[in-house]
Amino acid sequence: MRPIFALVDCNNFYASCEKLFRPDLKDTAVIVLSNNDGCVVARSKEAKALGIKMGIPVFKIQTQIRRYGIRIFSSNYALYADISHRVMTTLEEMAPRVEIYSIDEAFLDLTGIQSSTILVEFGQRVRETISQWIGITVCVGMAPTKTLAKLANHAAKQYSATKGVVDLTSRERQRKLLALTPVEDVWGVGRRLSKQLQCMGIHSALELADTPAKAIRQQFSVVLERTVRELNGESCIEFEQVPPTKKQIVCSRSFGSEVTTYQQISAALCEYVSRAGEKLRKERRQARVLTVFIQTSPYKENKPHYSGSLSGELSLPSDDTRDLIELSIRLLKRIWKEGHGYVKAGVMLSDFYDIGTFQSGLFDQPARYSNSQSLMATLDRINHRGLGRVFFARQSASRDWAMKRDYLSPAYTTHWDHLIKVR
DNA sequence: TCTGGGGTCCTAGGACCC
DNA sequence: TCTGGGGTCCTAGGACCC
Repeated sequence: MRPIFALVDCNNFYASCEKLFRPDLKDTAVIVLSNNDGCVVARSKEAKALGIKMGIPVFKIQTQIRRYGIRIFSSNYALYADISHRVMTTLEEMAPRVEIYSIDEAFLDLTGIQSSTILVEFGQRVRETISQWIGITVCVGMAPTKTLAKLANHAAKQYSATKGVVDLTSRERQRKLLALTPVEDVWGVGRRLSKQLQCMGIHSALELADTPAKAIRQQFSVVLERTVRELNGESCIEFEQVPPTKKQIVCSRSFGSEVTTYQQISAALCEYVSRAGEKLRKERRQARVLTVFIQTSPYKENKPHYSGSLSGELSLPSDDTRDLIELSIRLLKRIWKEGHGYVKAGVMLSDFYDIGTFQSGLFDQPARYSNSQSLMATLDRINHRGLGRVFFARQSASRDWAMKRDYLSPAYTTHWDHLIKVR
């Protein structure tokens, strides 16, 4: 049977979350900044209308912010994750199969629904329910492939006459919309590819769809070939209800200000390693390879840029933060260079195994800690419950490297002290 | 002054094997 | 003088996504 995908996507998600508990900001332009208050990562529709570009460093738009009274927020992931969870559980109540694709998007499997009227009615119902229950506006696009569903969603956002729902199951409607869509708006076509395609005279999504898939494969790769097939209604990207297991875990962050001492950077690094360890245990996996990296700013023209990174292997895969910290410090010592002002550091875990499945060699050392599983589980439980944080000694140096979050909103839905008060 | 973080997949090229 | 062919594995780098 021909599949039908629906893509549900929250409008201006982070900005909408910030407005949710602030009715006074209803018609105000709102932007949300990346970690460290660096770049613009979300804009309300009013901010978009003012021409604020996605990804622009905030210091470059200070004049507009002042002139138009744009309200700024630091990223508040506790809030966004909780609102996202509400949206996703609502979708799971409404549709048989849901693939959570990102914090603000999900694919629904609607295969089997033949009638366009029923599809559109369903889309409207999703929209109304989420708006009523959670207060977030979503758009819905429906089509026989994921790439076309993305396109349908895009159209639902762009054209108000659609009332936020577009059914793109008919071939004629597909071709009509493809002709109106610039090639760079196609899912899977980024800046580089769209430039190359334009050089070849391919400007619209329809022109890409009408290029023979074989030729695209020869000149580019199977990835773009799949996109071409998907644009023509041939589903190549499958529905994934269960998220695939992770292959790597990264924890990295820019510092609030330049870091120059080894003590600071090692404390920051241990903090990131601890977070990475938590994520690893949540996945119920153990890692054998760990990579550490430290960087100076690439934007400073008068100073030499330094970027050091080094990987190392544990003798046995581990999910014990003590093992991970020890290895990361060994690696850090080898890439640390005195005299630089560092702006970013991070750690990456890879080469994962299920707990206890690694085949160790005859001469390998046995695991170093016998209390590992129970200690880590206890640590995670305490830190998760928010009963006060427990951490390793190396993390405890002063946190003067911590990121900037000057415009943070309250954790309205996840912290008792931040709950909204109604008088 | 001030430029995010966390992922995935694919390809080319080198090392190595028989 | 003549110097193969086919395969795997690994890594770095590039491209994309949100």
